[in-house]
Amino acid sequence: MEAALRTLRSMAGPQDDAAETWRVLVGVFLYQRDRFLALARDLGITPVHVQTLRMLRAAPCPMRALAAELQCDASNVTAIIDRLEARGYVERRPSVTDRRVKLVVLTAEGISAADRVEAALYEPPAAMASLTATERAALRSLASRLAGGNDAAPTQPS
Amino acid sequence: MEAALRTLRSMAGPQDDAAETWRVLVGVFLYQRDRFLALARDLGITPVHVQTLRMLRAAPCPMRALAAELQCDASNVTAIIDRLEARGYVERRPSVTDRRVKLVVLTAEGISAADRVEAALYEPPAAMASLTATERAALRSLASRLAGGNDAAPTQPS
DNA sequence: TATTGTTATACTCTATAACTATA
DNA sequence: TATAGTTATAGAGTATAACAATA
Repeated sequence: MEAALRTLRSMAGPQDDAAETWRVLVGVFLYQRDRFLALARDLGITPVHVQTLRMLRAAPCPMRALAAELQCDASNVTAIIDRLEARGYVERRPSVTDRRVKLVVLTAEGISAADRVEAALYEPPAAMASLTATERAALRSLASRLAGGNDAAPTQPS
Repeated sequence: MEAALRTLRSMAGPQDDAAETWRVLVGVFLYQRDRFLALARDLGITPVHVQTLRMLRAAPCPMRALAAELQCDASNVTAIIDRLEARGYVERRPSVTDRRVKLVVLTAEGISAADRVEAALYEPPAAMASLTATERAALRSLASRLAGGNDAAPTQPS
């Protein structure tokens, strides 16, 4: 009963269609999210490892820089890279300019895994095909105005 | 250099605008996601607790049912509810029909927290206001066709 | 002296197994 | 005998502090 009242209160009135529109978009995304998490399980890694693969896919990276982008402690990066290395996805290479630094680079297998991650993240929902090219163009145009000039940033759903 | 090749390979050609459209939508969502995670930190809880609050917001729930929906072990639910109870967000109430069962219900403070969670999750990006009502209607219509009849399910970004 | 990466250690989150109180 | 919830315990993930190698 109280729950029903809360539900009622949370329902968008006809005037704030902005909220309702966003609600629909969130629903679309949440629905797609599970597919991405399933891939991580499939690759035998966690979302943090997935994010790391995506960063390394862009470019090799020192441990310290990974810590900064992952917003975690350097000691944790050691553990994360240990696991990716055990999986055969990355290699530690000594930097030639600074012998303190280790550069983490993707192996061939790591590249393949990172490519699968990238494809899964950006694989459109099947229903996208049911829109006409014109409709997709309209959707893209409206969505990019929502993004406010923001590109798809190299972060990922965890 | 290899990285550049990979980037090139991953760029959507002009023909598969479906992928590009989805990429834009993913970008919009990832950008909004941090605001939601910040709220969880603000409430002093983790994403799992947030998900639990959302479930309890819909209706009180036995421990066992929470475990099923959260897809985790019952012993873990004990810990999760312990913490929400310590925060003052929920109460354990004995079931009147089965004395083995404990019903978890939101307190007044819990309702307030759950309302904030719900509002944050469905708060549209500021840029939504820059669309006209007609454009929002078009976006909503297109997005709902992407959802394939799926409502905004009671899960949440972690 | 400062910085990079690692190790030792502790805390949190989650799961498995054993326990209790009901049914 | 089976089920709801708890407790004891162990395994991951992450953080802090101390350390070795290098700048």
